Amino acid sequence: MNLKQLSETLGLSQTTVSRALNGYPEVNEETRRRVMEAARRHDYRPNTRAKSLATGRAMAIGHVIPISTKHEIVNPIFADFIAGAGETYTKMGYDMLLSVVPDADQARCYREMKAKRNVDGVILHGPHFDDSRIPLLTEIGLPFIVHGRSTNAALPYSWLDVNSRRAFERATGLLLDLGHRRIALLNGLEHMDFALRRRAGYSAALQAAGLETDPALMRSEEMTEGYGHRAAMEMLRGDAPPTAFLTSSLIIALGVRRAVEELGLKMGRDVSIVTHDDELSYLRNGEDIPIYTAVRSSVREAGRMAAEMLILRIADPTLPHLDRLLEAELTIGQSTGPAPHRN
Amino acid sequence: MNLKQLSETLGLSQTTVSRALNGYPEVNEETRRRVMEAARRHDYRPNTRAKSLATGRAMAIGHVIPISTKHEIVNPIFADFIAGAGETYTKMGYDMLLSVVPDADQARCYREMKAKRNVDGVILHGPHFDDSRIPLLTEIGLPFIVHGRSTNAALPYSWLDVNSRRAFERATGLLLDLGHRRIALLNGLEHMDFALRRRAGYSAALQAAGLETDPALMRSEEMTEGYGHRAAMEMLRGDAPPTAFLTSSLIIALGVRRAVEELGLKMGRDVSIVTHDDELSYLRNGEDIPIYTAVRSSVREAGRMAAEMLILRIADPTLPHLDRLLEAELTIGQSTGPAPHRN
DNA sequence: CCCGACTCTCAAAGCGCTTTGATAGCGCGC
DNA sequence: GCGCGCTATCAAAGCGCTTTGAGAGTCGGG
Repeated sequence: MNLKQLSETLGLSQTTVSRALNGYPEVNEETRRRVMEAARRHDYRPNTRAKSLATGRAMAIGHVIPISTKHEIVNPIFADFIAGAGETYTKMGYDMLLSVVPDADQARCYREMKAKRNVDGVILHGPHFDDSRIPLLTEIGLPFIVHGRSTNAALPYSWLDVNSRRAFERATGLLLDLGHRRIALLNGLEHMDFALRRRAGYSAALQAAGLETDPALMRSEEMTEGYGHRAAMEMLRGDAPPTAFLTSSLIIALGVRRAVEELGLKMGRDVSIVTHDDELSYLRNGEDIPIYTAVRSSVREAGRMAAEMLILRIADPTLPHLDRLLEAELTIGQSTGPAPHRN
Repeated sequence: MNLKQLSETLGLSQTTVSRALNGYPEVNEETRRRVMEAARRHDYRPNTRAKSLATGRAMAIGHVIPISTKHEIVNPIFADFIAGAGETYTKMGYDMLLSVVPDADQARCYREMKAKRNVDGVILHGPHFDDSRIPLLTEIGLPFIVHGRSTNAALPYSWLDVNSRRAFERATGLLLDLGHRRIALLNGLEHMDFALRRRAGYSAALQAAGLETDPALMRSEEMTEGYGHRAAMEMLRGDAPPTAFLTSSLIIALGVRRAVEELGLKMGRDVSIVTHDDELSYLRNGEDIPIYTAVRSSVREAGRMAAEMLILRIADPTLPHLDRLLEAELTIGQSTGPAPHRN
């Protein structure tokens, strides 16, 4: 059933029917009622393609999901972020368009989205310290909002981020308070902006306590379980092993724990772990009581909020840039305890 | 730049330019070259909305992602499945449309996709034993392919699935060969078709060995780490604890392992674990040597193949139904060993 | 009784593409 | 020299919607 057919069955013009359905005031309330009723009965939905051709608005948001060509890894937070954003889109009548592309093709992908006009805006994931996508999107005039920040960006832009620096400063502080002095940092890749901020927080806390950062205790890699395991193994077997680990994701922490146990040590007694936790729905940090002490921030909620901010910007692109900084929550789990005494 | 402008700069009609770009034969090769060149230079891309309005084909595939309202869980395999499917879509010039909807709204969502004409087909995820979405999609005439199967479906449909039954039969057989007699099954929710097949495989292997299935050793829940931990704890602390666990996902296995270690037992010696492994990119079963003995099947690859099959069906909906059964691969890791002797 | 204001409805243009049906130009055979 | 069959191109219609600009009808004030 299309608009023409619907208007014919009603004996009205397409104009009137369209206006009635879209809530224009110049339609008699009785007429509107009839139209609405008929639309419902025939299960009429306007053809999106025709509608967006006519209005010039795609009513869709794009997400470009880069696949790191090196490791073929899909960022595990996508599923939850997208679930959150998707809730907002559904509520606001937007569609979500996903493009899975190799790292290197991202720029082309954004250009195409703009030229093909099938999205009204995009959400930019995983920004780097110096991210070329921000000037690109600004230049081509595609509204966007960044999930995270890009410290080195020359231009203003809209973003939503977690206060990573503060979170890691507090996490480090907690470990220091527990008496730990050799605290390892298993970070994500440090071209990622969040990783730099986390390291800054970690360093600042150490420095405030009068401690030097030790390069031997700092790693930066793609965040996998294997990385956590490997790094922890090496460090714990070394000459001056750390008594605590700070990890940038729950998945890394899983690997650290496996190493700890393989070495016959006990988590929370011999080795403490604090992790960043994105509260992914399928990988919960314990059910009632948290397993790992963690700085937590819900990626799902971030998705919801980022989507709202983007839709706002699309509605009025002349608006000043929006930003929003979320604070992570520090929760104590079973993975931390006082630093073991030297013997 | 749109078609009209492009054709004007070339001094040709829109018809000719359109034909040249779309590879129609009735265009002079020299003209085509000129057109292609100009299109490239001006970075021309046809407006998707206009194109699909004119052709009647959306050039997009829909994925409906249901959110279990009870647990708010996003199926963790989505990210990888979608990454795989997305590769195919990009290659074939299709877009991917995602809809995140509460469980209960799925039917409405499919109806809308059809009525709004913004997808040419959909991929159906996580089919139940008796799945109402299959008759629904058949009735409304939206081409689809099921990732998995639905045993109780009355109508023929196209699908791509892993041979879960065989996989779990072999896994159980392996444990039996190692001397295990009390083998627990931590399955997914058993309205899911795959879970029923896995249980059937497990039961068949036990029966073939002359063993009874023990309801006390069988669980069926949403597949989380906490579930694995809780179930393993209860069973291992029980009167007649199992010596081996068969789990339906790596995430469950993670929980089982945690329980095993908390009880001071050693995985692979005191307790064996075999798991199904979907080879998710961010949760690898070890890097070089697998940690868990597993029946493996790549969800990413399944995504690629399912997308190809769907596009084939869309191209010719009169084609007989396609199906494809993948065999899982059994890999031995460090989580299995001979059954411990009774003492 | 007429005119202006207001309400409701409509026909038609336009969004950017594809596709149909028509046409101009050209070489070739008879 | 004419018609035929090609080849290469074009104008225009149509996809299903929104939106503009106009028109029909009603009502009240002067």
